[in-house]
Amino acid sequence: MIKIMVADDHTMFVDGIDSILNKENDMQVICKCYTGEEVLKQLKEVQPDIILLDINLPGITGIEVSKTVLAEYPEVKILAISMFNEESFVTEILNNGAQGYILKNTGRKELLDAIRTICGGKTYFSKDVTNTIMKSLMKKRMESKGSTKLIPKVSRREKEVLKLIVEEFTTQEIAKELFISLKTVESHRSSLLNKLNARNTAGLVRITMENKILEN
Amino acid sequence: MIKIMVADDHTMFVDGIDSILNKENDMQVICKCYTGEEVLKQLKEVQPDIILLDINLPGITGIEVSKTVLAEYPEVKILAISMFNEESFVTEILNNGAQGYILKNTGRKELLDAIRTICGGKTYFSKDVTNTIMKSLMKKRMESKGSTKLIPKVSRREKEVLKLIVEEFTTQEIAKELFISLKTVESHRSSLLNKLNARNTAGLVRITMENKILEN
DNA sequence: TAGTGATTAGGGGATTACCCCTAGAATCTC
DNA sequence: GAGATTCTAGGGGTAATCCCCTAATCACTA
Repeated sequence: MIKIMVADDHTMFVDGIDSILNKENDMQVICKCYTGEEVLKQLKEVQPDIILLDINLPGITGIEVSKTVLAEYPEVKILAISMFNEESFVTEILNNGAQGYILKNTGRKELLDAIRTICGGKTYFSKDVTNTIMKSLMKKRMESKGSTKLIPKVSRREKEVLKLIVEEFTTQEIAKELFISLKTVESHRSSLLNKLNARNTAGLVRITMENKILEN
Repeated sequence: MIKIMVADDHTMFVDGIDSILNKENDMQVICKCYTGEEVLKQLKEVQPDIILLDINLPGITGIEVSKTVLAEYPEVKILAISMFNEESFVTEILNNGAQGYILKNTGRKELLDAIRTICGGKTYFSKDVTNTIMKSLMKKRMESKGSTKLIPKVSRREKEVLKLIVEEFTTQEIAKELFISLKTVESHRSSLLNKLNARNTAGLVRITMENKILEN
C-alpha cells in the first residue's frame, strides 16, 4: 500500500486527486495539506511514502518544502506538480529533491503511472517536461559555444601560466614551477590580462572559468 | 519530399534504412555513405534535407562530421543514430549540431516520426535517450550540491564583498561602493580567505565559481 | 545574560600584482 | 625567406593584496 500526502492550495484539486487515488487498490491518501507550513507540520505526525507537491504553494513554496523534506525526511519521495512547463521551475525542484515532475493537465493514467514509478525507486517526468528540458539544454549549449568565440586564442605557454594562476600559485611559484624567470611570468600575465580583457587576477580567473578556456 | 542522406559503416543497416524510407511517399534516400570522409565529400554534390548519421563512424567520427556540417551547411538537419545510450555521446553530439538522437533498436514507426519531426524544424529524442539524460542531469546536480556542504556559511556582507571581488573591483573600489572603510573590506577579504580556504584572490574566485557560492 | 558571530575599523609591514618600457631568440606561417 | 607571434627577460615604479595584531558595536541565541 502506497501512502500518499497531497499538498496543493486548491481544495477541489486536492479532493479530485484524493478521489482518483483512493479508487486504486494499492494507494491511500493519508493526508491533505493546503500550505507549505502544513506539510512540514504534518510530516512530524504521519509517514507518507510520497508527497504530491504543488510547487506554487502560497507562503513556503513547494521548492522550499522540497529542500526541507530532502534534508530531514530523505526516504520520502516527492512528485512535483505544476501548472507551468517552465524550465526554471523544473530544474529548480529537481535540484532540491523531487523524483518526478508532471503537469496539472496530466491524465489519470499517467498520474498513477508516475506515482508507482517513483515509489519503485525510479524517476518520472512527463513527456512535455522532458521536451522542455531538452530544448533549454540545447539552447544553453549553443549559447555557451557561441560566446566562446569572442575570446582571442590563448597560447600554449599562456595556458600553462593561467592554469597555475587559477590554482592559486603566485608569480614566483609559477616561475619556479615552469623553470622560467619571474619577469617572463609577468609578461605572460600581462598578455593574459590583455587578451582576456581582464583588469586583475580575479577577472582572469572568472573569465577563464566562465569560458572554460582551460578545458581544451 | 524529404531528401535523406544515410551514413553508417554497416552496409546492411544502410540498405535496410533505405528500404524502409523509400516505401514512404514523402521520403527519398538520395545518398548513401559509409565513412565520415564520404559524407563531407558527397555534401559538395548533393543537398539533403537531413542526414541519418551514425556517431561511431570509422575515420572521421560522426561527432566531427556533425561539427563540420553545422559550420558549413547549417540548413542541413542531423539525426544522430547510435548503438549506445551513453550520456557522454548524446550530450557531445547535441553540442555539435544534431537535432535528434535515436537508438539503433528503434522501430520503423519511430524512425519515420523522428525524421518528420526534425524536418518540421523541431527536435526529436527517443524516450530511452531522454531518460538517460534526465538521470545524469539529476546525478550531476546532486553531486554539485553534495560537495557544497564542506564550505562554511558566508555571511551576507561577505557575499557582497565577494561578488565585487569576482567582478574585478579592487579593495578601494569595494570600499567606496559599499560606503565602508578600506580596512573593513580587508577584514572581509581576510575572513573569506579563511572560510573558503583560499590563498589569494585567484583561489577566492575559483572556489566561489566552483561552488556557486553567489547563487543563493 | 553571557557568549558567539557579524560588521565595523585601524596600525604597520611584507609580499604580490600590475604597468610602463625595451628586446633578443625561437617558432610558426604565408 | 620575410613577417608575425610566442617565449624569453629585464629595469623601475606604483598599486594592491595579504598578514599580523587589536577592538568597538551590534545582533542573535543558548
